[in-house]
Amino acid sequence: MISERPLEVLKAIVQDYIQSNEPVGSKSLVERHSFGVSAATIRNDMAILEEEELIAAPHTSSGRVPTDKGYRLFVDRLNEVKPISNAERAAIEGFMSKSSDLDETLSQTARLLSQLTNEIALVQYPSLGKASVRHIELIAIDEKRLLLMLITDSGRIQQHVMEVASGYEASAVEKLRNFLNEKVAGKPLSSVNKTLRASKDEISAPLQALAGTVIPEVALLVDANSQEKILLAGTSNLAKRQGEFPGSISPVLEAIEEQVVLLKLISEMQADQHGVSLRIGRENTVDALSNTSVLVSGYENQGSEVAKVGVIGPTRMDYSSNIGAVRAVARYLTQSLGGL
Amino acid sequence: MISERPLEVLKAIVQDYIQSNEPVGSKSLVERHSFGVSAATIRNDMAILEEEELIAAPHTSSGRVPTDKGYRLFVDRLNEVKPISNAERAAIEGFMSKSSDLDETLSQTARLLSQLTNEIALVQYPSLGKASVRHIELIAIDEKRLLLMLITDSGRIQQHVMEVASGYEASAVEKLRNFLNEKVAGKPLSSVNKTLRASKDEISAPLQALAGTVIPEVALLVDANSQEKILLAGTSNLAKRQGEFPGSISPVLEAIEEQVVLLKLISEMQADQHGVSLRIGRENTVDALSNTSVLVSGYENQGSEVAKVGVIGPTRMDYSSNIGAVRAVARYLTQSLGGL
DNA sequence: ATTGGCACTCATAAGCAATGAGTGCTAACT
DNA sequence: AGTTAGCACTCATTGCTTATGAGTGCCAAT
Repeated sequence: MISERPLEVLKAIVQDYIQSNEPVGSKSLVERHSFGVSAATIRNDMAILEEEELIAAPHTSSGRVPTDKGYRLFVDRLNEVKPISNAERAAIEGFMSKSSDLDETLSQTARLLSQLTNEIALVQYPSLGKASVRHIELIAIDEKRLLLMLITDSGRIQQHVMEVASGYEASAVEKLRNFLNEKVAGKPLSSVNKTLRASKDEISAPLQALAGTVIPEVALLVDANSQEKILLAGTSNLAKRQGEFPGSISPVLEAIEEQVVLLKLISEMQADQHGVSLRIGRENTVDALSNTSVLVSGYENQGSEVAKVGVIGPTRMDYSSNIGAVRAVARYLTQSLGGL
Repeated sequence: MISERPLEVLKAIVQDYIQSNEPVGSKSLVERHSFGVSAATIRNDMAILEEEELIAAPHTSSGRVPTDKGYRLFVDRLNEVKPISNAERAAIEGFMSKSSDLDETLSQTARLLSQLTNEIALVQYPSLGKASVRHIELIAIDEKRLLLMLITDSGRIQQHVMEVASGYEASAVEKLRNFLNEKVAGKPLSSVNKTLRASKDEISAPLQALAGTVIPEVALLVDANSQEKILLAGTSNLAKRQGEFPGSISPVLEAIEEQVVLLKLISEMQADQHGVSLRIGRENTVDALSNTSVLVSGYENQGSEVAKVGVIGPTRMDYSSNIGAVRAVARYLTQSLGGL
């Protein structure tokens, strides 16, 4: 068991290193923190920490740097989450909930979070496992084109303009719209395609042609809806802060832009006691992210968690602030979705 | 007047420098190009070019690098625009025109162009000076909420969900929709607000409450529509290619993300004989962009130029390819919009 | 007008000593 | 037993000097 002071030393090392991005040595530690003991004592403590692989020396004789394991212990046991400042709270409240459109809300959330943390922010689109159709709308745009809209009860609104090669009657459009809504309004998305296919025969003959064009488009929208998707914001933060990043950043960018990888990664993550979930460095199964930490929190819609929101940054990110920010943003997002 | 060969030398210098990102010297020039003369002769030519400030030496005695003026002459008189390859053409055709939604088309265009060129791509939203309202739609979502849609003849579809505090009647919604469309369908966007304000009194009493909520929202949509806006894509290219960039890139990013500055800049640019417009280095009035070139081309809708599309990259970008790519993408975008 | 020749410049690389932050260890101290 | 001062040692960093060589500029010869 590691005793008290060495843990305090670890905490100080993490804090100093996050701030300075320089390996931290015993002397500067005693200068910046009041341990009440000498540098030599701190060195002994550091030897213990190194023994435990909580810190490591980049070069034989320079300061120490926290290892992934060190950050982990820091986050789990030593770190007090810094509550967001009033200014930040104001920024969040001003930013969010202005729009009642899902897409807009999510992309605003992503931008907000990236500004708040200076990291890359990610927002996963709500999974639509339980979502159902609220309404389908068909609108005539001109002689040959129709606007199809799908509104789900999660507040998502999708639209698609389609060409109707043969033209159509205004009354046919209305009939088809009513038919579609009768069949699928209120039904879960997952059942829409099946339902429509099954009830094909009920469509009256004059509507058949139009229905033949429209129904496949409905299917497309439903599919697009159920596809998992992640929104990124602030990737240019990487460029700006590149100096703070060890090694090259392009593989990181590439990994992040690979939606599938990222989706898999965050879907594996489970919330801990802080309400957030964190992967530090090599804890990420993705190799390119071995120098980054991924920090996410779930957000809810209609009482159940639907997706995640979070940040990606260097392992030496400011966990205290970022955990606070991610948590707050997730909470506000949940709240904001409640209003949709 | 500068005679023939020195210009050829300039051309070679630009090409080599674009390729290698290293100052180019007389010896490597004669090795890589068959001028049929010796290095010493080339040196004389280079002295002429330097005299004319078309090239400059970063250090007293190293190779030469084109100046902004040199690039300018190169682009205007020496550069043959490289037509896009078949593969690129295929990529463009596959990418574009899949969607008939304006927002989607534009953001796809931006992504496509940034992939094609490996630069930062920008797409300006169509100016709506002449656009008019095709249709206004009001859809009931639930007891207290309405979805308002504004469809313009440029193909843009905007929507907004609004709360109606006092609830509403289904018939009222329909009446209001008809009223709105009667008043403004076919009318230019710029006149919508005036028209609606003027005809306020014609609204029958039972509709007044609902109209009071809806009409301001219509105004908001119209305003959002007429706001100039630029879409960026590929800002992470900057991070990846950062080594090729002189100096720091964060000011560049900041300048680019400043929409107002960028809008002003590209609105000043007028197409040249190639159908594109180019600002090289310090030709950009923006200080932070003194190491970048901005290359744009106009795209059209309904026969008149509505906005610009282009790329931003280091002054030593590959003008031949990029001009070709920007031109092609602008053309396809015009074409794609014609179908909306 | 072109070229070979040559002196000159200057960034870059290589080698080397000095600096100093930082460690690890030991012996003394409390 | 924990703490500390002292000290030798390591090693990245810095500054310095010295090649090296790519590249220029100029001149005299072709």
